[in-house]
Amino acid sequence: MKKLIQDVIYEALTKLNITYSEDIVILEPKKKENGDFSTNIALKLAGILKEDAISIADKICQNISNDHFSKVEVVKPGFINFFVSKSYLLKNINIVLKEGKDYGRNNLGLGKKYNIEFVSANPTGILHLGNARGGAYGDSLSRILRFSGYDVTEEYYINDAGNQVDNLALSIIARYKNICGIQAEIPENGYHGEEIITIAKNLYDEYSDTLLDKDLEYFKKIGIDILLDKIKKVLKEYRINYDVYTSEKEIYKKHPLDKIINELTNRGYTYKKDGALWLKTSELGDDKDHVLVKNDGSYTYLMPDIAYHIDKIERGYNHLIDVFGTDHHGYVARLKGALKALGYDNNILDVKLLQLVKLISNGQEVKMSKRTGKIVSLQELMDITGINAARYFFCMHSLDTQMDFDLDLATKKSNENPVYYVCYAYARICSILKQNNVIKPVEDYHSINSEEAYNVLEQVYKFKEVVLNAAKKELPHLITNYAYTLAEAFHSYYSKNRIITDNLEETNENLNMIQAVKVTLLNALELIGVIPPESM
RNA sequence: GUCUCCAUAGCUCAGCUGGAUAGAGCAUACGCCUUCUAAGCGUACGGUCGAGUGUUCGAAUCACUCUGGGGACACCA
Repeated sequence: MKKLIQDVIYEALTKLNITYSEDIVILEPKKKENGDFSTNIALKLAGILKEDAISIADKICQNISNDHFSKVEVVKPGFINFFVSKSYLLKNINIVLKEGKDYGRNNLGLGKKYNIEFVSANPTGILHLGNARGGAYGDSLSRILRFSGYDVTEEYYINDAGNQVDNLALSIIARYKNICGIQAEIPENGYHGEEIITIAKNLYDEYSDTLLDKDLEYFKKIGIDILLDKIKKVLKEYRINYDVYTSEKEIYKKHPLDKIINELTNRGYTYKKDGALWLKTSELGDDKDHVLVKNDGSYTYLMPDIAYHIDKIERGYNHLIDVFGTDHHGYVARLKGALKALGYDNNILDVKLLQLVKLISNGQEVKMSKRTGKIVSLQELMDITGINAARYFFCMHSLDTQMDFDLDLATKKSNENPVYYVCYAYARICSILKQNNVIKPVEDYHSINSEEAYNVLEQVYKFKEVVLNAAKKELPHLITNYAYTLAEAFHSYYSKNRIITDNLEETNENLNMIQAVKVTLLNALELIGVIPPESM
């Protein structure tokens, strides 16, 4: 619709012999009396043409004719307001019903290949609330982009090499030895979680103490396999289905790190100092240089990550999105710098930083400690609040709010939790439709005329714009807010109007309408991974 | 110290192409169930948009400065 209005205005401007090079801005006024859409074009032109804004607006207005609007008006100080006609909204009901699961789709991303990497937690423990937030964001964004025509790959990067997994193996060994009655300490950077003890215990139950002579690699493999498997299961339950899992080990094979180092050196971006090899990231947009090869000859974490991103670029994506915790923000300039050094356009990579989640219980912040292994896991969260609530909750806020997660509130399962509000609207619709399963198609709608009904239809209509906007800005929470607004409009309509009446024709029209609301609500919730129940 | 995110109602947050009288939910107070699910609807109360300066027809929104908070500044990942 916005595009249509822009076209209509361009047409009017052409007729008036006015040239305007910038984009015509179409606004959605907060106040209903200011129309469904609005433009400030006359105000902008007033400055350029040195003419009164109202009279410019009048002239434009006179050259607009379009049957999509019931009214186009000029208002001080020079806005032109567009009112979408009611008949258009009514016609939209049948469009929704016809398109069904596809209603709201657009082709903004046609021909664009995107890779979205998120969560990518090390297989050294269980998933925590930060992963839950990143997961909800990454997956919802993927769904929105797919709905907008993008070719999206959802990817998980497995750090199955390096120090972290060594420490994992050492931690398991220490626990295992303890169970066998041998004194052993968890290494300094080891893992203290409950799940490590469980792994050791299971090993003992199955093999008794016969594994004491096994080497690090053995325990490493077992630890990674078990923990990664668990992570995958939890994420699947959380309704995330990855297209690709990429292993760090495999990346080493495909992209030998020494080759990358040679390339960087040939391009003059490395130097030796204190026995280590440094990357001149300070010349590439970072504030300091970073080590690539330590003085003991081993690589820093930056090396495999560079290789990994080269791999993604070479797979032919137009755009890479990484979702990280804000604690990794220093890493962004380094990685981008390295890509630039290798001759890639580093704008291909967009890193989304999510602010950390603060856990609240009894009105107090719960400090999460990796040391004691006392964290609230994604699994626990889903058990407590349900998957719908968890996904909805994380998709309510933009990524850069340092959101509080109130465990008590989430546990309550009360109406304070907005997911129930939205689901309730859906359940109400289903309930009515179940009782009246014969719905006949309607050619022309005549009997829908309440104000509340048109509020609902306006929201249904706006879904397309909302999806487009959410995809463009890569903000899933716009969908969440929308679902709430649609539910609100429906609840309001429901409480003031009878859907099933003595009049068969009227009832049938109403049923078509709420069926359209059902489709729209379901499509919206699908985009954020929420599956509303048919009855509550 | 450097980098980065944040600051909007008592609380949690929207407000992201600069627009019209800054919005929701929760909390508080008061109404509404003989009728399709009251997990609902409605009314009221509630704001110096952290402070200041600038940009312009117009700033919560953009720029700069300051204040206060989160996070990051490893030859850990």
